[in-house]
Amino acid sequence: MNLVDRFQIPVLEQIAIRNPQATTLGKRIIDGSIVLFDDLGFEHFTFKKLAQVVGTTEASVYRYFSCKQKLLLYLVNWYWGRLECRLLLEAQAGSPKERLEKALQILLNSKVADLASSSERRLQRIVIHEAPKVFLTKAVDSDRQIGYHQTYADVVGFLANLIKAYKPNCNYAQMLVTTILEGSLQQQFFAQHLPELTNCSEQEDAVYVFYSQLLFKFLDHE
Amino acid sequence: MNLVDRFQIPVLEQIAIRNPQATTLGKRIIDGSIVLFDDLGFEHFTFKKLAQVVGTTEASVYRYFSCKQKLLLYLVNWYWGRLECRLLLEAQAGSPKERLEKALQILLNSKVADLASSSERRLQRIVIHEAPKVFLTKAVDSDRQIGYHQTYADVVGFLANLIKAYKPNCNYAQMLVTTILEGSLQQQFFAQHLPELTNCSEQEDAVYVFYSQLLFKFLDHE
DNA sequence: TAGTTAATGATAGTTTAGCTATTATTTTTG
DNA sequence: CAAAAATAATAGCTAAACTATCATTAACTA
Repeated sequence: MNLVDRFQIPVLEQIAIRNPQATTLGKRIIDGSIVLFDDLGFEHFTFKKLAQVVGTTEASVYRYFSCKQKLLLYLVNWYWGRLECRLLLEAQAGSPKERLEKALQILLNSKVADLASSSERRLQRIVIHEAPKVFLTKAVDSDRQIGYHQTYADVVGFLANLIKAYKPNCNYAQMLVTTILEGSLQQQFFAQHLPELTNCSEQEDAVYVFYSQLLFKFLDHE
Repeated sequence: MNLVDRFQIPVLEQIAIRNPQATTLGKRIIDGSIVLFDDLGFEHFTFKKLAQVVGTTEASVYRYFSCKQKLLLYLVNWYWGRLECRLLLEAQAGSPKERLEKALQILLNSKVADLASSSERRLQRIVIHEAPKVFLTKAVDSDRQIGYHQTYADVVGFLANLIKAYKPNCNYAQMLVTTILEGSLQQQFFAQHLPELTNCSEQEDAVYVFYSQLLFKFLDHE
């Protein structure tokens, strides 16, 4: 059983032409794309190669996604959707501070590596390597209109609200959240590929330690 | 007189096939590429279109840069090289804290907008929109070997040293620097295109205020 | 069960980006 | 002024990114 099957995350309809979670071919396309995006990177990924991996034709892939940008967007949205689910489930009880701490743990995925499936690790790598490319585009403004980035905005909003519940006077909740979210992904990339730009090796939970310190020092002082 | 002429920043030789700063065609290619990357974005930018703008042929552009990725890398490296120059000139005097504060001002370019030329503003936008794409690539490891990201690493190293001069026991200097550097660029992107993800509008110096607070609260407490 | 609809496979073709090669014509330089 | 280097002009090649057509198979419907 695959990732998208195990966790039925609602992903915005309009991203795909046809819902890939509804058919076996659709699911194979998603599964194959996770492997292929991870192995080849966004630039070298093509629908032709994907079709070969999946055992179908290029034309059939195009019946689910209009282009590889949309397919990547689908995967990234699924990732944020799943994160949002976990946050809603696990970071709803306790004091504001406890909820914030719990959210940080989920976010900075300390110890998720253990139970993570191969697909899950692949998807995480895809998000680390490719996620910025879904909004660093000339189409970002119209994409935003359509709602393509809503799931991510929801995650940011949820976390910003946790911050405001803890410190109602904080005027920088969104900036704090995106700085930590994007920063933690980037630090993981640096740890693997540009180690001189970070202080964390791949193994340690330096990312968690650093960003939780950063957050709470900012919120707790003055 | 153009940007690259006014500020002769040493950019790694190997990035270009032929040094574009040494010939008039080379300079026109650089100038044209700044306009075109800004107008079209990396994805829609092509050497053919650039040749038209510059008034030359596609083949001639290829004699300077092997592909558009390298050309972008050249521009981005020029940007970081110039930032490093400014840091070396302006953030060398005073106490560690004063130098760090001065560096932050330069970095988060409060008030640079005034004296900035059209090219300078365009280059800034290019860095904001496209810079992550130069390292978010499958070629990042070999690129690093060659030294393509050295200039950026130097800037990060310089700032990390400022932090360590101020707080010798800080174990997160690099992470702090990249979090602020990358974060500040991203917040500017969000301010313009995804405002729900940030607290700063385009005009204000919220970026400066937020990140200097973040830095000094982290360093000064406990 | 037959008949209609929808999804997929198989194949072909178009356009354009990305890149290389060739030769002629300038421009630069020793 | 001659040799070398740079550029222009032109052509062409490969592969990505689609689009179109039609046959086939699966699915659902009367």
